[in-house]
Amino acid sequence: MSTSQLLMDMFEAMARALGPQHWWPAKTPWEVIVGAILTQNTAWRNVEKAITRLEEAGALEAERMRGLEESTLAEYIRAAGTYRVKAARLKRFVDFFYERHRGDLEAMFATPLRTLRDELLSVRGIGRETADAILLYAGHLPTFVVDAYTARILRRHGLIDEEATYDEMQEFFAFHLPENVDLYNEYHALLVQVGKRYCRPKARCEGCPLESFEHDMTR
DNA sequence: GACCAGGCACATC
DNA sequence: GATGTGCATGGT
Repeated sequence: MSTSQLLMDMFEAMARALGPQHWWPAKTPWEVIVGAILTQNTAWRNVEKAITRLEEAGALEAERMRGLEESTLAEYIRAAGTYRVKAARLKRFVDFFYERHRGDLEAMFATPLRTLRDELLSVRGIGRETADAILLYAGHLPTFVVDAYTARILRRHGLIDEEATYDEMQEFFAFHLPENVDLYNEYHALLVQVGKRYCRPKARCEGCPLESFEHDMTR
């Protein structure tokens, strides 16, 4: 069987077992961006608290966030953890957004994908996963999001090298899957759910939708 | 009380 | 290039 077929079979198995994931859980593209930064190494539950706090403060909007003191912003997002670091990251992103794209989301996402990805990566505090999450879930641009769960699942199923880098894993999906935003969206969301529920470190694979696929849970 | 969560930057070797 | 560490809250 081809790797492409295998990846699609795995997708179908996860989709059947878990259903539609409805990512990204946000009302606006700007909220996606804020959430992408806040969720770095953080449980989504705590990100929701921070987002709610921002909303209550009327700060969940680029222009309003721009006018906030960094220390004030930090207090609003405290529940998301590493809050001083993240307040600085949000501020830097807002600056970039206005200086480079005049605060225009539509214009920003009209930038060619590779160019925009490089721009995002040049903002301190925006790494590969955050950049790709912004591009895919806020901009609806076809870039695959890789994360720790994705890496573990790919490794356990022997699909990639143990030491594959982020970019190598992303290229793996880009090479073997059709370039489709909706597919990328759902695929990543499903991998995260499977990772959380079944593919934890040292955990067994019982009940995992991917259990019937060749795997080695010791990895 | 340890461990983890939808990472990233920076120092050091 | 690889490895180690700080950031920090809140749930299990």
